[in-house]
Parts: sequence; C-alpha cells; structure tokens
Amino acid sequence: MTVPLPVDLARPVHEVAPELLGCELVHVKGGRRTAGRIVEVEAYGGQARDDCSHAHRYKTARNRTMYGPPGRLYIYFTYGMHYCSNVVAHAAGEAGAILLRALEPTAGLDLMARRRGVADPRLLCAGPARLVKAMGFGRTDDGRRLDAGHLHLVAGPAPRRIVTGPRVGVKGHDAGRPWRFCDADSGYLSRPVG
DNA sequence: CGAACGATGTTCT
DNA sequence: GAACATCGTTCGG
Repeated sequence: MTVPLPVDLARPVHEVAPELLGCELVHVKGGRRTAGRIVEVEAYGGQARDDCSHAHRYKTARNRTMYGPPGRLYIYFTYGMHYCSNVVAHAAGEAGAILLRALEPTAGLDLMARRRGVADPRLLCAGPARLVKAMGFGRTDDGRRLDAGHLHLVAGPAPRRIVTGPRVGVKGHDAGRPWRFCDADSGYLSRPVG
C-alpha cells in the first residue's frame, strides 16, 4: 500500500520546506501509531549552494540518502547519542533535505511519553532528536520511503502565519540565511524564533 | 529566567 | 584529532 505525498518534493528544497508545515507525519511501529503535525523545519541544500549542509562537499556513506530520490527519510547520528530526521527533497540532479525540528503530537502521545521519559506534550517532539525518539525512529530507518502505509505524510491545514529565521546550531557562510521555517502560532516549537 | 557544560561516539580532516 | 543540524542538568544572577 502506498500513500500519495501531499507535497511535490522534487523541487528546490527552500521552496518545499515551508510547504511541509501543517502536514502530519505518521509512523506505525509494532502495531502502534504515533503522529504529529509538522510545525518547524529547516532547509539544507546540496553542493555549493549551502555550506552548512551535510551535502555541501560530496556524497559520503552518511549523506548518500540526501543524493537519492526525494520522498525518503534521511536520518543521521550526531553528538554521540542523538539521531535527527529529514525529508529528502531536491530538484533533479541536486541533493537536499528538510530537517524536522518540531511536531505537535496528534496521536500516540502515551507511547511517545514512554519512549521519551517525559509526560508534558509540549516537550515530546520539541526538537529534532526529541521527535525522532518520540516517533520511534532509529538508524535503520534511514532511506525509508515516506509513501508507505506505515510511514507517510498527510496533508493538513497550512499555518496561518509562517515565521523564518536562521537555522539553529550551524556555522558557515550560509549560517545567517533564513532557512528555518516555523508555524508562528504553534506552541510546540523547539525554541522561540527570531 | 539564561548561560555553561558534560555526555558520548561517529564522521570527516 | 576536531567537529558535531542536541539534550538535560547544573550553576549564576
């Protein structure tokens, strides 16, 4: 069973990123469903376009998913203990991915709370590594298709207002670019914007 | 509150 | 050998 993607991901990553806001990410694992509405993302380009991106230089064992077909999950390990998740998106012949930084939990909050070890709904998915843990993702989910019955995106109400700002925790010449996109009215962001 | 810091190991130089 | 798209805790004002 396949589920159509609600957004055309085969386009420049900076155009796609704000359109992911409002979409719901659904993951069914072990017969249990968790889901959340995307409220905060960051766009990461490829090659010379973005020197903050994992794909800035060339293809490696870690970033190869960013060079693959759009519509897959790109998951990487960082800081010795955390995973972060992205949606692969780029125009033909490019590389790129959209980092998922925060979700508003919509389903399976009890399971998320157990995975995370906290109960406050506002803290379950407020951060890229937090939402990975809450959704039950791991290293082996890198490269998975996002149009499957057990892992897919659902169209949702677009944000009333979108706020942009510099991406969190990056250095480089492109660090100041406003490629972080947030639902301005969400109470589930990883941190204040602007 | 906010700033500082340690955890912990993979990836890249 | 340094850097790291982070998080939770601790410390200071």
